[in-house]
Amino acid sequence: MPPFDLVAERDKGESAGLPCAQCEQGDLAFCAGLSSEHVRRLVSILGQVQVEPNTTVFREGDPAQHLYSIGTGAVKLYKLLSDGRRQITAFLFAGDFFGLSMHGVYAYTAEAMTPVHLCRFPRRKLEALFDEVPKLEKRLLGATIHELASAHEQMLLLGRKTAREKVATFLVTLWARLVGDGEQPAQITLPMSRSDIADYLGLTIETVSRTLTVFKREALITLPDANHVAIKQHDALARIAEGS
Amino acid sequence: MPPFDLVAERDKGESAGLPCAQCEQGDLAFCAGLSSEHVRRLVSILGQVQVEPNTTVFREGDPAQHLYSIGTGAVKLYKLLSDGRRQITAFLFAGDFFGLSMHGVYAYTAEAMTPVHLCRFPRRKLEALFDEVPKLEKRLLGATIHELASAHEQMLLLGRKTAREKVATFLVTLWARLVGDGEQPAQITLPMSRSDIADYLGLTIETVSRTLTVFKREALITLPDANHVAIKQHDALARIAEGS
DNA sequence: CGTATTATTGACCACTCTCAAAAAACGTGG
DNA sequence: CCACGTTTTTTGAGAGTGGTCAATAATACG
Repeated sequence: MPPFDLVAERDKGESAGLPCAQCEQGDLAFCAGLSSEHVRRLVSILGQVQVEPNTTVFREGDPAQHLYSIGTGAVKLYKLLSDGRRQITAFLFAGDFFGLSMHGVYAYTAEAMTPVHLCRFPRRKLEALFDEVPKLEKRLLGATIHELASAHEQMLLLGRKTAREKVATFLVTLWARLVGDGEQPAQITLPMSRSDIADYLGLTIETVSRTLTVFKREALITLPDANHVAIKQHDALARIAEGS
Repeated sequence: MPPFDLVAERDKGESAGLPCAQCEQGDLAFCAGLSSEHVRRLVSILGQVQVEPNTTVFREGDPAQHLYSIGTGAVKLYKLLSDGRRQITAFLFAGDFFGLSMHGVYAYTAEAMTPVHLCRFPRRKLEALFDEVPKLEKRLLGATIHELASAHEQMLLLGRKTAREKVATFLVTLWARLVGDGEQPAQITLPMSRSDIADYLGLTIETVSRTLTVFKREALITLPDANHVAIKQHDALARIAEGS
């Protein structure tokens, strides 16, 4: 796990063309729907960062100097107990952002699961920009409220769902997140390991594996290989996920 | 559980003096640290609401028309599964607020645990006020980020802590929240039932009760009665809470 | 192709849940 | 103020879901 400082940083917007040009985001990203002038302002303060899989972007407790927006790739956020027990609090994908914090210190660790392209906003400069472009702050508030709602949903899962319900919820939710607009791919690629799934659902890898096997036996899903899932009976899975 | 419409609503700020005058909040509340002009603007849009214990303020799925700030009392937020399983996502106290939502619909139910005094801000008017007083929006963003951090902490608890660690965490955290500034009361009053504690920690009432009994036997706490706890060995409890 | 890592499967066990009963606390009306 | 019924909490016994430990299988990687 190379230290963060070693990751490559591309040229800023000043010198190159707008980096957003090749940014494949639709209305997902931070800059979506902003006037080109506002986008220019944003670009002038952001840095672009390429992160390799299994690289830590920042650690819980680090001084929170940046806000990150995911251009491409998948990121996990997690917290640890002193004896190593881990809770993954979120899997994030293109268009999501992370790194908000109170008290100037990150409350969780962020780690890339795939090759990740990040836009990095210096906290101070971003806050200064808020005063000029209030729309930005509104967007950030909206996104944070959305994250909070996801967190509540996850608390319900962790506290009150069975292993079977947890795994079904995971599959259905990930499916909904990865299958963007209307397209219905035959299968989805899991960017995370069984260990990650277990730590996200409050289970062990054995229970996750066993439950997936059960779903396969029940013909609810197929597992072409460990990192690919095809959902065969979405409605049935969704019913299991809701506990009915 | 009387419908929400029947709760009493006091006079608005216009007619009476500033309701904040008798509001006992320090720098906790929404209005803390604002200029008196800004407070006046806030007061002009807020309604004050008195809610009896066990009254539902709003339900998950209701149109989200108001943001609430707690003046006095204690509130619980929760989500339900269709078969009645419940996860309490937060216990809130004086100075906290709730009712933020995406998509115009509340994501959880809010219910008073004690007599509660609320300030109620109409969402539309509050948003209009944000454009004039950006400080308000910043404050709301800060508070939401704080809530999100609490949610992450609770996910770690729900997913990865043992019953013993959960109850210890609950006691230490509640103690820290209720014992505000320096004062060290001999005991704290639990505004919530064992059932509430269980649904907050992802346990059953039996396990909560048994664990409290064990802590009592170990002389970590005393239980004068069911609703009062005195923490006798805070450090030991805190160590248990952290899982070491 | 051999090694290391990850995922699956199996046997057993324990933590917490379930079901049940007793005890305590609370509320109500006489 | 006390007797009564109701609700909440505590305690007990037994069971089950998911965890632990261990071995095998599959995959990734050099």
